[in-house]
Amino acid sequence: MDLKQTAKELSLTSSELKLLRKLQADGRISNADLAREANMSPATCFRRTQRLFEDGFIKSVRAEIDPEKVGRGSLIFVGVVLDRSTPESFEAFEVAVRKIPLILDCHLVAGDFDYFLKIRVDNMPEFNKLHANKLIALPAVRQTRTFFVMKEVIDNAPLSI
Amino acid sequence: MDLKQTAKELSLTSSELKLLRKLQADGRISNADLAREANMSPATCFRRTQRLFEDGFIKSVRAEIDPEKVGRGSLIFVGVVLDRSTPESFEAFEVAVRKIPLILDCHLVAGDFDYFLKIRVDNMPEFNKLHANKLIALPAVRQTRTFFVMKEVIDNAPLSI
DNA sequence: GATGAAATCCGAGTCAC
DNA sequence: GTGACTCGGATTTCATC
Repeated sequence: MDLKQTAKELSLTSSELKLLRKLQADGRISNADLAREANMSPATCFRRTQRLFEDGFIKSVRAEIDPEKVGRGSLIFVGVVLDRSTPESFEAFEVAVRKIPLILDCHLVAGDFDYFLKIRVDNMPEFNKLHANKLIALPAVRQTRTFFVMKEVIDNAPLSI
Repeated sequence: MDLKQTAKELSLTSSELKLLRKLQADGRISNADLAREANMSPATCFRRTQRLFEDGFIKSVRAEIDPEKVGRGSLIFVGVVLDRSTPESFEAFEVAVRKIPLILDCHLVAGDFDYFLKIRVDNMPEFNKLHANKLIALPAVRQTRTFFVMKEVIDNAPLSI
């Protein structure tokens, strides 16, 4: 049962790990520089990097935008409890959640809540609007608990690999 | 008091927004392609993009690595309560937390917990080790509540801008 | 102060080995 | 996996507005 994952991980050589780390640190590094830093020829580097994309190790390369600078400076976590634990309720909730682009994370969890949400908005009034019109308005939602973030200590750290 | 932020946001023209969106969708797009898609000359595109970096709108460009493929397939949220609400306790906790690379998010929140953590590990035993040896071992921690993620619906969505 | 055309130079991507 | 080759793009300069 673990064979597939083991195989995948074994297929990562230390060179490939190096490429992953460097691309995670600077996704816009040129192939030439990447090759130099990883001690391989540009052609080899090019093919290996390409394979890391094709095999799904790298899902995408994204610019990380400063939330403060684009009106997303307020971070909020919300725990959600649904009123029925039916597959239909969960499905309906997830479908609705995917349509709200301000929701950055949505995870089904075990514990006191059914779902955990991570949300970025510009300010409190905007969150209140979202909360009142979108979140608690969903038919399946029984209650929510809101945790306003007062200080971001670590946000979205890169994977340590 | 809001003048600086207002000024910053006003300084984002619709062309610059377009650049931000496209670089967030594909951080490795070439300057030539970016210029074409944003309807500007390569030279202009180059200078504007450079300024988006210099002015801090783009904090970095990162490859997004598939957590499953590198042994970080288990996602866990942890609420933490400290035993004293002194500045020293908070500071000590934050210093310690920054040294644990498996912690992807750490935020000081208002509500039932003091801190919320988002953690990625390979499997349950690894989390138990982290929890026992690192988290509850910290002097200031009174209690933790763990939420295992059973299904990731949305993880780390790009900012909608 | 910003723009685009042109000019240079270097790297991406390919091929033969 | 390497080395070399070609073409196109990155980056600078400059004239212009």
